[in-house]
Amino acid sequence: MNRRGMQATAQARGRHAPEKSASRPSSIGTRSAIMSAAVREFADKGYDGARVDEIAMHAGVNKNLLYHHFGSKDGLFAAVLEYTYEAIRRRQKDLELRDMDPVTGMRKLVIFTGRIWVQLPEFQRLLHSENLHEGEHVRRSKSIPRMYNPLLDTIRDLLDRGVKSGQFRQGIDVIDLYVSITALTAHYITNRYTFEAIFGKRLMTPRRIQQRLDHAADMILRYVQNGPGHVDAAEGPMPMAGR
Amino acid sequence: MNRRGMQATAQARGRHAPEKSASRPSSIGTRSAIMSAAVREFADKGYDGARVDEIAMHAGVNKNLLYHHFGSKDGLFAAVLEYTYEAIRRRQKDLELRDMDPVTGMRKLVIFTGRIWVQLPEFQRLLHSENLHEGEHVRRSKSIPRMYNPLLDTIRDLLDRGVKSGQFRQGIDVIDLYVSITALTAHYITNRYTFEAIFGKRLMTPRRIQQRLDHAADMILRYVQNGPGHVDAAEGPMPMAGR
DNA sequence: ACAAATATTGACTATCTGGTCAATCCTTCA
DNA sequence: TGAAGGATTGACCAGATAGTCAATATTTGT
Repeated sequence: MNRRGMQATAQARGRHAPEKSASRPSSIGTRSAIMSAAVREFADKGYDGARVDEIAMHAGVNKNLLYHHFGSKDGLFAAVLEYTYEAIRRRQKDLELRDMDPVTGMRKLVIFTGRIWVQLPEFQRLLHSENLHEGEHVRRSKSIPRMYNPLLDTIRDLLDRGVKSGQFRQGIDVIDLYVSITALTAHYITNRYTFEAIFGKRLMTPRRIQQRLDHAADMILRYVQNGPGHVDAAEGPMPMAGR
Repeated sequence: MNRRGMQATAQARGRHAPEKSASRPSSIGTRSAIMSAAVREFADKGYDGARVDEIAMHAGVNKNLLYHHFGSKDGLFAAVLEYTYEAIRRRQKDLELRDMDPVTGMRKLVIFTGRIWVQLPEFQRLLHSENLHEGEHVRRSKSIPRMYNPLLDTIRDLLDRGVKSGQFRQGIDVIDLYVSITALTAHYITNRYTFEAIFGKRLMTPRRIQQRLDHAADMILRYVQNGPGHVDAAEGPMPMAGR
């Protein structure tokens, strides 16, 4: 990360940072105060722009507490990432589409996903920061790679039911679709400012957001739906290939 | 930007920074040396992670030259953004599809766009940094909002010809489509590390990249194509609505 | 050749920043 | 009750960082 931090960081982490659980009740409030201040700071300014002192100040705690509980700036960022992933996961679990018509359900899923990015913009911002740093925190994290994404199951279920009912075509890759749903909804929001600059119009009005999510849903639906008589492009390989 | 920089920056910019043109031939080499070092540094570490000294060192010039020519770190970043936008624009102009079948052309356009992000990853990274800073540099830039995106014309042309030939349906919004093409291709690449973490597999192998671009092209094509007899979802508003 | 303008440089600094130290407070439990 | 261990704090620091100053080198037009 930063040249100076590494050695001292590893040292500090081993020495202080307790094993994840905040056993003492007094600390749990402190920890969550630090966490929410840290989420905001890191999301607003990115890892490198974020200031440890600022986080401590906004959390209303002494800076050393932060080192006491999280070991280092890296440790805190990793904790923030895990926390936010978990928050998203919890929210995604809320989506219940089991009884819904596959077409209606898929549309709802796309729009629901898009709304998450609108309502919790921190998440995508943190991810960008993390990707800039080549994923060094996610890679080290033990919980994140294990977090099963409930949306994948939901998508799979919708696809299966859609195929059975004849509304969806076969052979669609769940991960491809998941990435595309995320891409179509998130990219617009995370690149809001540069898009606004080149298109010369405001993009985050409720109306425009709704329009974009509808567009995204349309695109996903046209992709999965079994357009009767629809003929695929002759040359292009279809995405069902080995994966 | 950073609390301390602003006042001094504005001052410095007014005093030093020459009006864009490097009149003196000796400086042009220096400027471009600084630029390419700056592009790399800013793309690698983001605005806040980038170090002015590092840029000067890699450019092989004295740090003051950088302030002489660009006024401040902000000024340099703005110049880097403009330079990179222009580089992308130049590349996009190379795409010539006028004589191509709309379907083939659209597929080629999507894949061509995706390849740009793969070959010039700096661009998307700079954009992310810029979006994190709420677009303050793009907004101030005079050239960027004026840079007409040649891809928009190309897309428009393809759509028009596709509609005329009966291969594409009517009423598709060019900007919506442009954003989606970018989203489907870029998001996968810029979020490479976090996706790799949660999916637990490498994503940037040539094979996987090709697969993703094919998938993106399929999705775009299915969206624009006139699936004969294809019936749109009953409730969802179509994107041709007032815009 | 010479003055004006620009290019280039080395030395310097005010301030910030992640991190540390050693001490004190507070809770728990034997 | 008392000691053990985590929670919390104020003071402090070494190195980094964007930016500045004043001087020198180089080119250009006349």
